[in-house]
Amino acid sequence: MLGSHTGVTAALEPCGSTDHPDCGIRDVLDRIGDKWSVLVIVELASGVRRFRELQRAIDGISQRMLTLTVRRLERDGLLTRTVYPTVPAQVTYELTARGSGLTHLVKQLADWSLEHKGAIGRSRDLYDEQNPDHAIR
Amino acid sequence: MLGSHTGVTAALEPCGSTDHPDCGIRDVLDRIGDKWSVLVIVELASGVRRFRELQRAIDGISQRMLTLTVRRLERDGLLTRTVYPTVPAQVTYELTARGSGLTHLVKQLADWSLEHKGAIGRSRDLYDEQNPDHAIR
DNA sequence: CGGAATCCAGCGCGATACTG
DNA sequence: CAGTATCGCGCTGGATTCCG
Repeated sequence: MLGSHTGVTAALEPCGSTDHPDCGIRDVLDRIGDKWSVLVIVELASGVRRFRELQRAIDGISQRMLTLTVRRLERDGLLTRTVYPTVPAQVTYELTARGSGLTHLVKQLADWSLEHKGAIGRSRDLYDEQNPDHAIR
Repeated sequence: MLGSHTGVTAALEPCGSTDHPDCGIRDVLDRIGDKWSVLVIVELASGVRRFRELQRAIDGISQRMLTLTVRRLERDGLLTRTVYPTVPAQVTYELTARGSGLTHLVKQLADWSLEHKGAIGRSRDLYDEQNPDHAIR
């Protein structure tokens, strides 16, 4: 685990080279790198959800941001939006197969995060302690 | 592949619940979700680099953002900064073991991205075509 | 070369109010 | 319930200038 491979695959090769503005990574990060997308995806990983269910589950999200977030995820084909023309309108959201695939990757990121959370926190404290000058964030 | 597991692990469980502001994911995303960190990590995955080498390799990055980015990555213990007190100052950056671990995850994201890039693009075009009204981005 | 400091534009996102 | 519309602030990040 220590001597992990530093090899880079084709997906990363042309990254940032002069001819390529960036590698494909930015596409994913622009989608899941924002404040809420991942939380929506994670919540939907547990099953179908309605709008208010999502909003209640994802603590702190405004209805505006939830609207925008699910809209973008739908546009990218990561989830499906289903409208039932009932009396009070009812809309459900569900991950597509593509979205579920992303869930798998997100899970790995979450695992990695939890694994290193403590060590990273200690690194930060140590850094801030040794560099009292630049209080970067 | 269709009936992919929707199971969520411990890392994702308490995500966004009322008692937990978020799951650990935000920590990683706050680091790699920004505009440049991933590109720096990817470039360093190929080996040790100097400041200007990074700047030239990562097309479009300003020296300000490169400084801030490597600073934060260093603070999190994802890379090491080495200063050689030569005549014109010389500084090199190198991934730590922890940083290399992240590289592995980033690689998977990049692979996933390339794999679905085409399909996602088509999804977007279709969506925009069917919803000429809201031109969300 | 490798930064630090300053100024400034964009827009991400929150708060609030209104609609079908 | 599930949105849409408007306003405004804060933070990210770009451009420029100066320093050791």
